[in-house]
Amino acid sequence: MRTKDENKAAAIRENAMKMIVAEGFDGFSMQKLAKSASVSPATLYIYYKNREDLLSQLFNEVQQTFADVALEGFNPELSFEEGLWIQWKNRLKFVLEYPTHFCFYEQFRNSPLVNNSGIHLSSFKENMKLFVINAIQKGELKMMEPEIFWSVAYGSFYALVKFHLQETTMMGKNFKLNEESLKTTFDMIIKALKP
Amino acid sequence: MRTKDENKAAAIRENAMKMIVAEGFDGFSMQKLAKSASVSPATLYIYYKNREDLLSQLFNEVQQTFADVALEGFNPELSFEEGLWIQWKNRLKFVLEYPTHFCFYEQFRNSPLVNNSGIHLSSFKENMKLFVINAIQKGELKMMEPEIFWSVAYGSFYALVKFHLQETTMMGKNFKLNEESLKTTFDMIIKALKP
DNA sequence: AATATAAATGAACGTTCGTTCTTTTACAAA
DNA sequence: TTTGTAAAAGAACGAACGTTCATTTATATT
Repeated sequence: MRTKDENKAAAIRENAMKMIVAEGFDGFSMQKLAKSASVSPATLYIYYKNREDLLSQLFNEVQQTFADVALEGFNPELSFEEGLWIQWKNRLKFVLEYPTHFCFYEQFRNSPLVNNSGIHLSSFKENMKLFVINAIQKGELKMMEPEIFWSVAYGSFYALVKFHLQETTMMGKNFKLNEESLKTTFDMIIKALKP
Repeated sequence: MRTKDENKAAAIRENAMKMIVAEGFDGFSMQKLAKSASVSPATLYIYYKNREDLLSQLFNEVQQTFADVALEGFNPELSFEEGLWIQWKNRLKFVLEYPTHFCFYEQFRNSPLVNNSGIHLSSFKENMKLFVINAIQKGELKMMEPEIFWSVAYGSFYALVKFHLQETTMMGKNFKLNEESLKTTFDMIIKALKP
């Protein structure tokens, strides 16, 4: 019996993401992917049931990786400020290290395709739930609805990252995202979240 | 000579946006649009040069409308808190009144297609620039880089709206976005932005 | 009422799409 | 070294794609 070639599998995943980031979902096709990954179109159907399956598997993998990276060195007993800052730094690291993965993820999240993909990340969610409850009990965090918490705690972060990835020049000045400018923003958000 | 039927034009615009919001860019095709708008495929090419032109014109129109709505009742001489709050309220009004337009806009903004579309909104940008400078001079707003300002001042807003539009149930509770929950979030952001 | 002209049509173009077929190839187990 | 089996390939399928064409229809102007 013959074994699957992991190089091929990786090439398929990598080229699929690159293509989607560069050309969007309507610029992505199985035949183009096969060609760019130096593989027969039929081979794609050994690894994936069909186009939709390919996309949703890719999304789930990236989402899982992103969630794992976000929680590196984190535990829910940390002080609120330290725990949140670790997550911001981790997420920035992921964005800088795997910009293509992140862009693919963001594009997918904003498309209707995301609804067809059953995702859970239950470990991540339970970790965060505990973290937030602890922080409120310790008086480090205002009591608020979870949606408001997520929006304030991460909305600015993602907005900032988006500026960085678009390499936008606003008002003539050039903006570079690094740990320092991230910390400046983080401190403002901490001020907002304190009781 | 025969005149263009504005009803047809509106049906094309409306159905195009609905289709993209429901099925994404790769679910959108000229033939399906023609059928859903009760129009011949050839008719689409009277109104638009091609598919790409249709999409980018649609995006520009929605973006312009959104920017106009955001500045209703606004002027750069307002106090920072009042001026920003007016914009939050205006944006919420747009989201609630034209959810399809907004979803289309957000989906487009997160796709690579946005790079091909030359947009300016110079009036909006100059208004905001003046507003921010005034606020800093009056001591109502911390000095900060423009990208950080935009991220903090609007990042939470958009994150909150996204929760609302996905009608997500987080942690068992059901979240409804209204002017009250918006104001709660706004007050936290104001705290973050104050010197 | 006649005419000119642009809107609107339906059928059709060649191309590319997602997917499947049959055949060949490579490798683990015997 | 032989054999079994799944990986991998390339050609091909019908369907759908974006777009164009020749023709018909409606209306503002004469």
